[in-house]
Amino acid sequence: MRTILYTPNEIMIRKLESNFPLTSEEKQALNKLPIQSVDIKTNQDIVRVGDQPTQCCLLIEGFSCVYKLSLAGKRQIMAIHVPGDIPDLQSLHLNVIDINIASISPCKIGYILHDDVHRLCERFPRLIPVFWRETLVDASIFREWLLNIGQRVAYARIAHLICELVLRLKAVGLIKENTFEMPVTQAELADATGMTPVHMNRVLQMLRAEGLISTGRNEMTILDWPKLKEAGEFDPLYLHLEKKAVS
Amino acid sequence: MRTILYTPNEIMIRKLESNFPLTSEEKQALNKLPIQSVDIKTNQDIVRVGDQPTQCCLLIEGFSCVYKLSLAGKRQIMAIHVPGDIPDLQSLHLNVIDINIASISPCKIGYILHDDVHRLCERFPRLIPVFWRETLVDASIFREWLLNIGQRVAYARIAHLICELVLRLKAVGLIKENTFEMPVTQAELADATGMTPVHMNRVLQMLRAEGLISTGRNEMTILDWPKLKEAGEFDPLYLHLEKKAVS
DNA sequence: CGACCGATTGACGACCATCAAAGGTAGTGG
DNA sequence: CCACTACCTTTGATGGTCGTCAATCGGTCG
Repeated sequence: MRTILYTPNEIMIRKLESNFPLTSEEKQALNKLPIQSVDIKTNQDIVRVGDQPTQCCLLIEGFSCVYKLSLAGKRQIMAIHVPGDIPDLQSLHLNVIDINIASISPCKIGYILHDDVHRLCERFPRLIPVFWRETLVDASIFREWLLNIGQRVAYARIAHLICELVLRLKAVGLIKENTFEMPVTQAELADATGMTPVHMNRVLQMLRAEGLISTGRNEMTILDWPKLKEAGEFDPLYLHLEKKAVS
Repeated sequence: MRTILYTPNEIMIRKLESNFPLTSEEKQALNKLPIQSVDIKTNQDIVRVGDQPTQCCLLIEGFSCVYKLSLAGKRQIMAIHVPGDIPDLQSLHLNVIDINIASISPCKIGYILHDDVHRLCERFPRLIPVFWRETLVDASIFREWLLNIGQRVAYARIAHLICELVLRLKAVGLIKENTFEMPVTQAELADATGMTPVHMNRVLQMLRAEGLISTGRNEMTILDWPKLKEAGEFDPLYLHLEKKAVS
């Protein structure tokens, strides 16, 4: 299991055009965006509630997540990022960050200055909707997670989460076969679906017992995609992917 | 309980500037936006999954909500709108609607053509971040709801939801006293918090028994705001309101 | 006055949380 | 190379929160 690697600008463009076609002119413009990349260890906070950053961060390699803590100390993960995502793109126009972003595997992060984005969008106004759309798709995913956590039983919740991850990884070309890198612990999956690690473990066992998936350390294999989609009531419309990316 | 009324453009501007200050020039520009208003009965779908609208809708009077249905037929409400909200602003840049929007009280809706928005933003580019920010705040609210539904017990969930509604109504000047119009049924509150109407009823009784709120038909009174905030673990940062609006 | 909708109540059970402990696996250092 | 440690996964037992089903009550409207 080797993750396919791209340059920072490549992976960003790849992600952006998985949601909407870009002209070659737009891609050239995006290639000019300065991105400074940094390596991050597992379980490091990258952005914190209350920050007022002057830059965005692009996930280049690895997995990260958005989370918030309740006052009671419970953690809700609201998104799991795959390479190409820009988790705090919102900070372009909201002054104060209201979430935490943390790595959940070793990561490579690219920092993009707000000023650089603004300058680029001034020169190439066609890029504004491109970035805007990115934040809109994020919001759409939050909504689907609300449906998932609010209305589905644990079994369906996990199946749905896995389906989403698979499609988003495929969209940026990081899955070819049915096996993919998945360095997300059961505790993290539990926090992402609003359940406890113990119960997550039990439901994953059910998914394996019924032959829908199999798990190795740091990887997962989809054994029965149709049944997994059915179990998760999965309809990819909300991801707003280009047709070719949707299986 | 009379709701204070504004013209369509007034309420829109009022809402926009509750999140970020607008210059008088920007307000003048926004006043030029053509808005065609329509009356809607209770429980009518305004927008449906799969629609490809060429307009946005602005809520002028009344309450509406965003919801999705699971294949099992369960409904998750993901947002409750107050006047000034533009629930499908996302359709400006996402071609296909992935949610349903429905009235939950008699409403007045204003239709705004996408083309009019685009033209206005071309003439007044300063307005682009204004609308963009609006969609970013919506996303922030979805995230907080994820935390709410995923990690808090029923009692705190409802308290949180009520706190949010109060602040958002205050932000557009629709609450002066502690009593406000609240034509949301317990079944709808239940769907918004991922619980059943029966349990919603019981938890509301607890809130009343402890003197935090009282409810009349179509209205609600906050009896103990500090305790309600505490019960809901409520921190208004995520609403990104201007300071003056946060109590 | 009857129909309808929403609020309320009761009994029962399931899903999932909690607590506690043991088993595996990877990484570290002697 | 092996012991030691840390982290993750797995298992068991128990209980609580909340869902389900059903019926009743109360207010509104035609």
